Amino acid sequence: MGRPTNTDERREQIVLGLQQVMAERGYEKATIAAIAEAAGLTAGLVHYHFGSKHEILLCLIERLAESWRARAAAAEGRSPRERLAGLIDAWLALGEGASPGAVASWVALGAEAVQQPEIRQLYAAVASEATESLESAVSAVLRAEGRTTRHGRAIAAGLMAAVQGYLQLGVATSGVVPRGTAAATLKTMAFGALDAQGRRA
Amino acid sequence: MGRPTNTDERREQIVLGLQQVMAERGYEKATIAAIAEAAGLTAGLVHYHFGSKHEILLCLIERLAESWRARAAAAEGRSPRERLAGLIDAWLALGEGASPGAVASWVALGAEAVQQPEIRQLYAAVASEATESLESAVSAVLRAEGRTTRHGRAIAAGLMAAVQGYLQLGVATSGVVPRGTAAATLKTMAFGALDAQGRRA
Amino acid sequence: MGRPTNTDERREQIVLGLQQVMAERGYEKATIAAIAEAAGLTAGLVHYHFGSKHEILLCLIERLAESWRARAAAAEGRSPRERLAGLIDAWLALGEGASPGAVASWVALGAEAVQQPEIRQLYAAVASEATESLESAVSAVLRAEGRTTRHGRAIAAGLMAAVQGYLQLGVATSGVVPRGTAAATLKTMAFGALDAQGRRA
Amino acid sequence: MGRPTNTDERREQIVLGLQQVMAERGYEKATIAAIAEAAGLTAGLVHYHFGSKHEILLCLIERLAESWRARAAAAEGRSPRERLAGLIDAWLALGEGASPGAVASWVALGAEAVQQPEIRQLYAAVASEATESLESAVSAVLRAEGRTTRHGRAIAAGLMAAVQGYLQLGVATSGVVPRGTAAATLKTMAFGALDAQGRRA
DNA sequence: GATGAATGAGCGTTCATTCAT
DNA sequence: AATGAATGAACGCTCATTCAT
Repeated sequence: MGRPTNTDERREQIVLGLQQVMAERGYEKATIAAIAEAAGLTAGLVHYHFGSKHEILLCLIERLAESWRARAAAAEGRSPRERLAGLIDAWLALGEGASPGAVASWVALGAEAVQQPEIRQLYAAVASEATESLESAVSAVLRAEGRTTRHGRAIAAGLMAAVQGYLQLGVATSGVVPRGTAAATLKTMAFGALDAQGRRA
Repeated sequence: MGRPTNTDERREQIVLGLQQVMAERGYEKATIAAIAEAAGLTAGLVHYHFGSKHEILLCLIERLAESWRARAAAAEGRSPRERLAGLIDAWLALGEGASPGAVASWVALGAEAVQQPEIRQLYAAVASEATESLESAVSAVLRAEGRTTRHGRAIAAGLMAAVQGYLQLGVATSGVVPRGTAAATLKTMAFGALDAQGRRA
Repeated sequence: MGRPTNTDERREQIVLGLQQVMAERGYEKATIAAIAEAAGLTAGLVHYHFGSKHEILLCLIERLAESWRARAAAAEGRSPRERLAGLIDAWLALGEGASPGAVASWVALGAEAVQQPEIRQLYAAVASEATESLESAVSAVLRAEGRTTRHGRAIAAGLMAAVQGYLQLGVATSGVVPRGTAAATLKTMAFGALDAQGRRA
Repeated sequence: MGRPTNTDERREQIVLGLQQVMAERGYEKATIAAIAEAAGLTAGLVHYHFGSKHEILLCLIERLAESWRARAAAAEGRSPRERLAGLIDAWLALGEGASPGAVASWVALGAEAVQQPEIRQLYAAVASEATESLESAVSAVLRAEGRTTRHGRAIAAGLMAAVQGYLQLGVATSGVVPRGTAAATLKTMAFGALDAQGRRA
């Protein structure tokens, strides 16, 4: 009896709709009507499946985080240097995957994080998680090479910053970053910094 | 004869008002009323001195760019390595100067650049200018050390990306970047990458 | 042959749901979803058993009227003065009976009657019926005491007004009417007015 | 310099607009658009002069209260019985004065008081104030006639209830209360009740 | 009978912009 | 120059109602 639920699919559609619209216009201008249209639904239905626009954003964050985690997981089980390189690729190859709006919506999310405390917390949590995984890889390299791990966290944060900056420049400018150089250059910077760390006694 | 014009001061006030409000809320939520209040003026007067909210934003971009140029100029006339370090400081010390909202408003501007073509163009022009000055410094170092300058632009773009990422993480997260490590770590990464560039025959 | 109908019980549940929600929020804010929840049903089912929200209200009026009639019937067969006192109790004891929401929903109904012609008519019909029964009791007292019945209707209307006012002040204020004084005071006013009616020649 | 303010007049217009629309449709259905139209303004302007619809309601309450106070003041300085009669008239003659919507909006307000705590408090405060002035008049009569004032408050509350009930029946029914009998009948009930109070030793 | 998705009109409110003073 | 009223087009959200299952 009764009608089978389709909320999961609808919510998925709606979150993807937000991702798409947000990539083009940012969160504020991602109106419910625009999200609904992108999702092929009506505005009323969006509010049937989500209590508020804010709630959709929370779902999008989780989705983007999960997508990154899946990419990062591919770097596990390799040598220290390869693992670090893989984690960098997990971020910088974000746009080459399925959804073209993922990078742009992540960048827009970073702007919302400045203003909305709850978003800030969730965004910072993902950034922290990512930085910690970078730190783990950085330290593994340093240990394997007998170097001090004293600046491991700082270097990981620097790599995370570079990654976020690359994504941002990628969607907000044209020509500033030469095509196809991001990942390789960042690896050069990363290993250059690692090579500069002193040997332990 | 009428009263002497005070348009320049008023425009300055208004632009600073936008900077302040934008730093806290972003561009969309920076209402004319809020800008006016931050500037100590009335909403109507804002539109007397500026045709539109968009026009204020254009002025703010120019202001932020000019502020950066002034900081960057301080790096001129030094040794290649010191000049590069000085350019990095010109960006990362942005927040330590006069206005606390400069960094946050620049980050918010980066988000607007994704969406508004005209803003994108101006934002990209500043980013390009900055990247070129970085490239000039990077190449100077490489030339001075007899290294290939082939990847000069890519490295400069990487430094620019890292700078922007540091600024963004700084205003959008807490604890991801260890306090006070940004400039030193980025210089380590920069020189590490430069040291990795091959010697010319 | 299909399942046996349970429409009557369902309608009863729904009407009670409206009574409960209306007592707390009034008719406008008594959403179908809230009524359904109060009734332990789903929103869709409410519209299966009732064509519209308005229709539920019509049923509630009849229910409240019937409940009053039952209380009023208890006053029959007594002496004139006791009958009048019993009718007053039939109204003012409304809240002491089964449903705590009956009084509040009746008061809310009175507000709707101002606005909706159809509700107004039904509400006025109940009020008229009640006033007529009061008038009948008032006149019986007057006749028994050899007084003029000229102002019987006016006095009955005054008693009805006082009853409605007591109910309204009871749900809309605290402390205005001293606890437990309503019925006794109204009877004092009623008999005081009756005693003031002149003797017939 | 600058434009002279007209906020006071506009707010007055808007409050009267709410009174009028609320009298016809109740508070919930008194949309900002309807209020604006009744006031001869646009919807946007209503929110320029009032922060919210709720705030307009608060102003209306104060206005209605003030109007009642002015009427009640006319009863001062007379004999005890005349003062009591004057206070009853102050309420029941409400509709015969300037605004035909005053009574209906007061009744609608009473319905809102059941639901909205803040409105309830203000409504109850006015009702309390009015009941206290009735009690003062009632007690004056009783004292002047050497009767016990023990039930003064209860009688005053009963009169207040009757007043509110008359107003309510007046706007929600037709024919229940015979035209023109309200004030006289209530006075009969009031004095009848007073006459029934025992003499002090 | 019953469920829950779906619709669409309408709500209070916001806000850039215009204009009278 | 400056003020503050005025406009009108959104926006996020609510909700009675309809309909597919």
